[in-house]
Amino acid sequence: MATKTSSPCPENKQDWLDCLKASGYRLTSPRRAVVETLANSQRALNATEIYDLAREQYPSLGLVSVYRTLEKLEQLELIQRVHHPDGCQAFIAGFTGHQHLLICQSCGKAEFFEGDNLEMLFERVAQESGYQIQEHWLQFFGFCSKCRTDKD
Amino acid sequence: MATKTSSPCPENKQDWLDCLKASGYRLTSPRRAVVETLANSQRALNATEIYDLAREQYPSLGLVSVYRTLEKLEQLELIQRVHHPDGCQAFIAGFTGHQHLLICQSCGKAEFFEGDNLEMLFERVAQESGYQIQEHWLQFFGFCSKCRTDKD
DNA sequence: TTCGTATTGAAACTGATTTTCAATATCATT
DNA sequence: AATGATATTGAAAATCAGTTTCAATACGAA
Repeated sequence: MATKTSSPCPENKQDWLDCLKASGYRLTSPRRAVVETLANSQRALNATEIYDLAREQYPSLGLVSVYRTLEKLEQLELIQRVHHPDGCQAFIAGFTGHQHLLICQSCGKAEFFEGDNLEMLFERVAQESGYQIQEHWLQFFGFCSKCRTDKD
Repeated sequence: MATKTSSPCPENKQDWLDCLKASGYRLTSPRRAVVETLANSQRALNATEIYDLAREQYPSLGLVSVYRTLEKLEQLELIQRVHHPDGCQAFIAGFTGHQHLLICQSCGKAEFFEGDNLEMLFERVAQESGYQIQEHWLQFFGFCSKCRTDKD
Protein backbone atom coordinates (compact mmCIF):
# COMPACT_ATOMS: atom_id res chain seq x y z
CA MET A 1 0.00 0.00 0.00
CA ALA A 2 2.75 2.43 -0.95
CA THR A 3 1.77 5.99 -1.71
CA LYS A 4 4.12 7.48 -4.22
CA THR A 5 3.86 10.67 -6.20
CA SER A 6 5.64 11.42 -9.43
CA SER A 7 5.66 13.90 -12.27
CA PRO A 8 5.06 13.11 -15.93
CA CYS A 9 8.38 11.97 -17.42
CA PRO A 10 9.99 14.24 -20.01
CA GLU A 11 12.32 11.42 -21.03
CA ASN A 12 9.55 9.26 -22.46
CA LYS A 13 9.62 11.46 -25.59
CA GLN A 14 11.65 8.83 -27.46
CA ASP A 15 9.43 6.02 -26.15
CA TRP A 16 6.44 7.78 -27.64
CA LEU A 17 8.10 8.09 -31.03
CA ASP A 18 9.15 4.42 -30.88
CA CYS A 19 5.62 3.47 -29.98
CA LEU A 20 4.12 5.47 -32.84
CA LYS A 21 6.64 3.84 -35.21
CA ALA A 22 5.93 0.37 -33.84
CA SER A 23 2.21 0.95 -34.41
CA GLY A 24 2.83 1.56 -38.10
CA TYR A 25 2.71 5.35 -38.05
CA ARG A 26 5.35 7.47 -39.79
CA LEU A 27 7.54 9.78 -37.79
CA THR A 28 6.95 13.27 -39.07
CA SER A 29 7.93 16.75 -37.95
CA PRO A 30 4.39 17.69 -36.86
CA ARG A 31 4.16 14.55 -34.72
CA ARG A 32 7.58 15.17 -33.20
CA ALA A 33 6.56 18.72 -32.36
CA VAL A 34 3.38 17.63 -30.57
CA VAL A 35 5.16 14.83 -28.71
CA GLU A 36 7.97 17.18 -27.69
CA THR A 37 5.53 19.78 -26.38
CA LEU A 38 3.39 17.39 -24.38
CA ALA A 39 6.25 15.34 -23.01
CA ASN A 40 7.93 18.49 -21.70
CA SER A 41 4.84 19.86 -20.00
CA GLN A 42 4.23 19.65 -16.27
CA ARG A 43 0.58 20.42 -16.76
CA ALA A 44 -2.24 19.26 -19.00
CA LEU A 45 -2.50 21.13 -22.31
CA ASN A 46 -5.39 21.42 -24.75
CA ALA A 47 -5.06 21.36 -28.54
CA THR A 48 -4.74 25.12 -28.93
CA GLU A 49 -2.14 25.40 -26.18
CA ILE A 50 -0.10 22.64 -27.79
CA TYR A 51 -0.50 24.35 -31.15
CA ASP A 52 0.74 27.70 -29.82
CA LEU A 53 3.65 26.22 -27.88
CA ALA A 54 4.77 23.86 -30.62
CA ARG A 55 4.69 26.58 -33.28
CA GLU A 56 7.41 28.47 -31.42
CA GLN A 57 9.78 25.76 -32.63
CA TYR A 58 7.89 24.60 -35.71
CA PRO A 59 5.85 27.50 -37.12
CA SER A 60 4.32 25.65 -40.06
CA LEU A 61 2.52 23.17 -37.80
CA GLY A 62 -1.22 23.00 -38.45
CA LEU A 63 -3.85 22.77 -35.73
CA VAL A 64 -5.42 19.83 -37.51
CA SER A 65 -2.24 17.82 -37.09
CA VAL A 66 -2.32 18.53 -33.38
CA TYR A 67 -5.81 17.01 -33.14
CA ARG A 68 -4.81 14.05 -35.27
CA THR A 69 -1.68 13.37 -33.24
CA LEU A 70 -3.53 13.67 -29.95
CA GLU A 71 -6.05 11.12 -31.19
CA LYS A 72 -3.30 8.60 -31.92
CA LEU A 73 -1.37 9.23 -28.71
CA GLU A 74 -4.57 8.75 -26.73
CA GLN A 75 -5.37 5.48 -28.52
CA LEU A 76 -1.88 4.23 -27.70
CA GLU A 77 -2.48 5.32 -24.08
CA LEU A 78 0.63 7.48 -24.14
CA ILE A 79 -1.46 10.45 -23.05
CA GLN A 80 -4.69 10.77 -21.15
CA ARG A 81 -7.47 13.30 -20.98
CA VAL A 82 -7.67 15.34 -17.79
CA HIS A 83 -11.10 16.18 -16.41
CA HIS A 84 -11.39 19.48 -14.64
CA PRO A 85 -14.28 21.68 -13.46
CA ASP A 86 -13.31 24.24 -16.13
CA GLY A 87 -13.14 21.79 -19.01
CA CYS A 88 -12.10 18.34 -20.13
CA GLN A 89 -10.18 18.97 -23.36
CA ALA A 90 -6.67 18.91 -21.93
CA PHE A 91 -4.20 16.05 -22.18
CA ILE A 92 -1.21 14.99 -20.13
CA ALA A 93 1.46 12.32 -20.44
CA GLY A 94 -0.07 9.03 -19.30
CA PHE A 95 1.30 6.71 -16.71
CA THR A 96 1.41 2.96 -16.70
CA GLY A 97 -0.30 1.14 -13.88
CA HIS A 98 -2.98 2.37 -11.57
CA GLN A 99 -2.46 6.07 -11.03
CA HIS A 100 -4.49 9.05 -9.94
CA LEU A 101 -4.04 12.73 -10.65
CA LEU A 102 -3.26 15.54 -8.25
CA ILE A 103 -3.77 18.93 -9.90
CA CYS A 104 -2.76 22.41 -8.77
CA GLN A 105 -5.76 24.74 -8.90
CA SER A 106 -3.48 27.71 -9.43
CA CYS A 107 -0.81 26.77 -12.01
CA GLY A 108 -2.27 23.52 -13.29
CA LYS A 109 0.81 21.47 -12.46
CA ALA A 110 -0.12 17.81 -12.32
CA GLU A 111 1.38 14.87 -10.48
CA PHE A 112 0.36 11.27 -10.26
CA PHE A 113 -0.07 9.30 -7.10
CA GLU A 114 -0.87 5.70 -6.40
CA GLY A 115 -1.69 3.72 -3.31
CA ASP A 116 -5.40 4.26 -2.88
CA ASN A 117 -7.01 1.56 -0.83
CA LEU A 118 -10.63 1.56 -1.81
CA GLU A 119 -11.38 -2.17 -1.84
CA MET A 120 -13.49 -2.00 1.31
CA LEU A 121 -15.44 0.94 -0.08
CA PHE A 122 -15.98 -0.94 -3.37
CA GLU A 123 -17.40 -3.88 -1.50
CA ARG A 124 -19.73 -1.85 0.64
CA VAL A 125 -21.05 0.25 -2.23
CA ALA A 126 -21.43 -2.82 -4.45
CA GLN A 127 -23.36 -4.62 -1.73
CA GLU A 128 -25.73 -1.76 -1.02
CA SER A 129 -26.30 -0.66 -4.60
CA GLY A 130 -26.27 -4.00 -6.39
CA TYR A 131 -23.78 -2.59 -8.88
CA GLN A 132 -20.82 -4.59 -10.12
CA ILE A 133 -18.05 -2.03 -9.88
CA GLN A 134 -15.58 -2.05 -12.76
CA GLU A 135 -13.62 1.17 -12.64
CA HIS A 136 -13.07 4.21 -10.52
CA TRP A 137 -11.89 7.76 -10.95
CA LEU A 138 -10.12 9.53 -8.13
CA GLN A 139 -8.65 12.97 -8.55
CA PHE A 140 -7.34 15.49 -6.04
CA PHE A 141 -7.26 19.26 -6.46
CA GLY A 142 -5.17 21.63 -4.38
CA PHE A 143 -2.25 24.04 -4.41
CA CYS A 144 1.28 22.91 -5.21
CA SER A 145 4.14 23.93 -2.92
CA LYS A 146 5.30 26.67 -5.29
CA CYS A 147 1.87 28.27 -5.55
CA ARG A 148 1.39 28.06 -1.79
CA THR A 149 4.65 29.97 -1.30
CA ASP A 150 3.82 32.56 -3.98
CA LYS A 151 0.54 33.42 -2.24
CA ASP A 152 2.38 34.90 0.78
CA MET B 1 -18.57 6.26 8.38
CA ALA B 2 -21.88 5.10 6.97
CA THR B 3 -22.00 4.03 3.34
CA LYS B 4 -25.38 4.78 1.90
CA THR B 5 -26.54 4.76 -1.66
CA SER B 6 -29.54 6.57 -3.03
CA SER B 7 -31.14 7.53 -6.31
CA PRO B 8 -31.89 11.06 -7.48
CA CYS B 9 -35.28 12.01 -6.00
CA PRO B 10 -38.14 12.56 -8.44
CA GLU B 11 -40.10 14.33 -5.72
CA ASN B 12 -37.73 17.26 -5.47
CA LYS B 13 -39.39 18.70 -8.59
CA GLN B 14 -41.44 21.10 -6.47
CA ASP B 15 -38.43 21.99 -4.34
CA TRP B 16 -36.59 23.05 -7.47
CA LEU B 17 -39.46 25.28 -8.58
CA ASP B 18 -39.70 26.77 -5.10
CA CYS B 19 -35.97 27.37 -5.12
CA LEU B 20 -36.08 29.08 -8.51
CA LYS B 21 -38.97 31.24 -7.28
CA ALA B 22 -37.18 32.07 -4.03
CA SER B 23 -34.14 33.16 -6.03
CA GLY B 24 -36.22 35.72 -7.89
CA TYR B 25 -36.79 33.78 -11.09
CA ARG B 26 -40.19 33.49 -12.68
CA LEU B 27 -41.84 30.11 -13.01
CA THR B 28 -42.42 29.55 -16.70
CA SER B 29 -43.49 26.61 -18.82
CA PRO B 30 -40.03 26.09 -20.38
CA ARG B 31 -38.45 25.97 -16.91
CA ARG B 32 -41.09 23.59 -15.63
CA ALA B 33 -40.48 21.33 -18.60
CA VAL B 34 -36.72 21.18 -18.02
CA VAL B 35 -37.14 20.64 -14.27
CA GLU B 36 -39.72 17.93 -14.86
CA THR B 37 -37.48 16.10 -17.32
CA LEU B 38 -34.34 16.20 -15.21
CA ALA B 39 -36.05 15.43 -11.94
CA ASN B 40 -37.67 12.34 -13.45
CA SER B 41 -34.46 10.98 -14.94
CA GLN B 42 -32.47 8.20 -13.36
CA ARG B 43 -29.49 9.05 -15.50
CA ALA B 44 -27.55 12.16 -16.47
CA LEU B 45 -28.90 14.00 -19.52
CA ASN B 46 -27.28 16.55 -21.78
CA ALA B 47 -28.97 19.64 -23.19
CA THR B 48 -30.08 17.96 -26.42
CA GLU B 49 -31.47 14.92 -24.61
CA ILE B 50 -33.43 17.16 -22.26
CA TYR B 51 -34.65 19.17 -25.24
CA ASP B 52 -35.88 16.06 -27.08
CA LEU B 53 -37.53 14.51 -24.02
CA ALA B 54 -39.15 17.71 -22.81
CA ARG B 55 -40.57 18.53 -26.24
CA GLU B 56 -42.66 15.38 -26.13
CA GLN B 57 -44.79 17.19 -23.53
CA TYR B 58 -44.02 20.78 -24.49
CA PRO B 59 -43.23 20.95 -28.22
CA SER B 60 -42.62 24.69 -28.43
CA LEU B 61 -39.67 24.52 -26.02
CA GLY B 62 -36.49 26.07 -27.43
CA LEU B 63 -33.04 24.57 -27.00
CA VAL B 64 -31.76 27.94 -25.82
CA SER B 65 -34.12 27.84 -22.86
CA VAL B 66 -32.76 24.43 -21.92
CA TYR B 67 -29.24 25.85 -21.74
CA ARG B 68 -30.42 28.89 -19.81
CA THR B 69 -32.37 26.81 -17.31
CA LEU B 70 -29.49 24.38 -16.81
CA GLU B 71 -27.22 27.32 -16.08
CA LYS B 72 -29.53 28.54 -13.32
CA LEU B 73 -30.17 25.12 -11.82
CA GLU B 74 -26.43 24.51 -11.69
CA GLN B 75 -25.79 27.84 -9.99
CA LEU B 76 -28.43 26.97 -7.40
CA GLU B 77 -26.69 23.57 -7.00
CA LEU B 78 -29.91 21.74 -7.75
CA ILE B 79 -28.14 19.84 -10.51
CA GLN B 80 -24.54 18.91 -11.14
CA ARG B 81 -22.43 18.10 -14.16
CA VAL B 82 -21.44 14.47 -14.62
CA HIS B 83 -18.02 13.66 -16.06
CA HIS B 84 -17.78 10.54 -18.14
CA PRO B 85 -15.16 9.08 -20.52
CA ASP B 86 -17.56 9.74 -23.42
CA GLY B 87 -18.30 13.33 -22.52
CA CYS B 88 -18.89 15.82 -19.74
CA GLN B 89 -21.95 17.78 -20.87
CA ALA B 90 -24.57 15.81 -18.96
CA PHE B 91 -26.37 16.90 -15.80
CA ILE B 92 -28.10 15.07 -13.01
CA ALA B 93 -30.14 16.04 -9.97
CA GLY B 94 -27.71 17.16 -7.29
CA PHE B 95 -27.48 15.92 -3.76
CA THR B 96 -26.80 17.87 -0.63
CA GLY B 97 -23.78 16.96 1.42
CA HIS B 98 -20.67 15.11 0.40
CA GLN B 99 -21.68 12.57 -2.23
CA HIS B 100 -20.04 10.58 -4.98
CA LEU B 101 -21.48 9.10 -8.15
CA LEU B 102 -21.85 5.49 -9.16
CA ILE B 103 -22.70 5.18 -12.85
CA CYS B 104 -23.88 2.19 -14.86
CA GLN B 105 -21.71 1.73 -17.94
CA SER B 106 -24.57 0.09 -19.77
CA CYS B 107 -27.74 2.10 -19.14
CA GLY B 108 -26.22 5.20 -17.56
CA LYS B 109 -28.30 4.92 -14.39
CA ALA B 110 -26.67 6.93 -11.63
CA GLU B 111 -26.74 6.63 -7.87
CA PHE B 112 -25.02 8.57 -5.17
CA PHE B 113 -23.02 7.12 -2.33
CA GLU B 114 -21.29 8.63 0.63
CA GLY B 115 -18.94 7.38 3.27
CA ASP B 116 -15.55 7.56 1.63
CA ASN B 117 -12.76 7.66 4.13
CA LEU B 118 -9.87 9.25 2.35
CA GLU B 119 -8.39 11.39 5.12
CA MET B 120 -5.36 9.16 5.54
CA LEU B 121 -4.74 9.15 1.80
CA PHE B 122 -5.06 12.96 1.72
CA GLU B 123 -2.44 13.27 4.41
CA ARG B 124 0.02 10.93 2.79
CA VAL B 125 -0.30 12.44 -0.66
CA ALA B 126 -0.12 15.97 0.75
CA GLN B 127 3.02 15.08 2.68
CA GLU B 128 4.79 13.47 -0.24
CA SER B 129 3.77 15.94 -2.92
CA GLY B 130 3.82 19.18 -0.94
CA TYR B 131 0.35 19.99 -2.24
CA GLN B 132 -2.34 21.47 -0.03
CA ILE B 133 -5.32 19.34 -0.98
CA GLN B 134 -8.61 21.21 -1.28
CA GLU B 135 -11.04 19.00 -3.13
CA HIS B 136 -11.42 15.51 -4.48
CA TRP B 137 -13.42 13.73 -7.11
CA LEU B 138 -14.35 10.10 -6.69
CA GLN B 139 -16.55 8.28 -9.15
CA PHE B 140 -17.33 4.61 -9.64
CA PHE B 141 -18.33 2.93 -12.89
CA GLY B 142 -19.94 -0.48 -13.18
CA PHE B 143 -23.06 -2.37 -14.12
CA CYS B 144 -26.33 -1.90 -12.25
CA SER B 145 -28.24 -4.94 -11.06
CA LYS B 146 -30.75 -4.70 -13.92
CA CYS B 147 -28.06 -4.59 -16.60
CA ARG B 148 -26.19 -7.46 -14.93
CA THR B 149 -29.34 -9.57 -15.13
CA ASP B 150 -30.11 -8.58 -18.70
CA LYS B 151 -26.70 -9.77 -19.85
CA ASP B 152 -27.52 -13.41 -19.06
C1' DT C 1 -56.88 44.14 -15.26
C1' DT C 2 -52.77 46.66 -16.00
C1' DC C 3 -48.06 47.13 -16.81
C1' DG C 4 -42.93 46.83 -16.07
C1' DT C 5 -39.79 43.70 -17.16
C1' DA C 6 -37.95 38.90 -17.06
C1' DT C 7 -38.19 35.40 -20.27
C1' DT C 8 -38.98 33.44 -24.62
C1' DG C 9 -37.66 31.17 -29.40
C1' DA C 10 -35.43 32.12 -33.79
C1' DA C 11 -31.53 33.46 -36.06
C1' DA C 12 -26.97 34.87 -36.13
C1' DC C 13 -22.74 34.10 -34.14
C1' DT C 14 -18.71 32.00 -31.82
C1' DG C 15 -15.14 28.65 -30.79
C1' DA C 16 -13.81 23.87 -30.92
C1' DT C 17 -13.33 19.89 -33.60
C1' DT C 18 -13.85 17.09 -38.02
C1' DT C 19 -13.90 16.31 -42.91
C1' DT C 20 -12.31 17.02 -47.52
C1' DC C 21 -8.74 17.38 -50.76
C1' DA C 22 -4.76 18.36 -53.50
C1' DA C 23 0.17 18.82 -52.39
C1' DT C 24 3.98 16.86 -49.87
C1' DA C 25 7.06 13.90 -47.09
C1' DT C 26 8.16 9.38 -45.30
C1' DC C 27 10.37 5.20 -45.72
C1' DA C 28 10.51 0.34 -47.72
C1' DT C 29 12.41 -1.13 -51.80
C1' DT C 30 15.54 -0.92 -55.22
C1' DA D 1 21.28 7.42 -53.27
C1' DA D 2 17.03 7.26 -56.20
C1' DT D 3 12.29 5.55 -56.76
C1' DG D 4 7.58 5.26 -55.86
C1' DA D 5 3.41 3.81 -53.23
C1' DT D 6 0.91 5.90 -49.95
C1' DA D 7 0.49 7.97 -45.25
C1' DT D 8 0.47 12.50 -43.80
C1' DT D 9 0.16 17.30 -44.30
C1' DG D 10 -2.08 22.27 -43.95
C1' DA D 11 -5.83 25.11 -45.68
C1' DA D 12 -10.49 25.66 -46.35
C1' DA D 13 -15.00 24.18 -45.71
C1' DA D 14 -18.19 21.83 -42.89
C1' DT D 15 -20.08 20.46 -38.53
C1' DC D 16 -21.35 20.71 -33.77
C1' DA D 17 -22.14 22.56 -29.10
C1' DG D 18 -23.04 26.49 -26.83
C1' DT D 19 -23.81 31.79 -26.58
C1' DT D 20 -25.52 36.31 -27.90
C1' DT D 21 -28.84 39.34 -29.92
C1' DC D 22 -33.38 40.92 -30.39
C1' DA D 23 -38.21 41.72 -31.04
C1' DA D 24 -42.35 39.36 -29.29
C1' DT D 25 -44.50 37.32 -25.30
C1' DA D 26 -45.86 35.92 -20.65
C1' DC D 27 -45.27 36.32 -15.64
C1' DG D 28 -46.78 38.16 -11.50
C1' DA D 29 -46.76 42.39 -8.40
C1' DA D 30 -49.76 46.12 -7.95
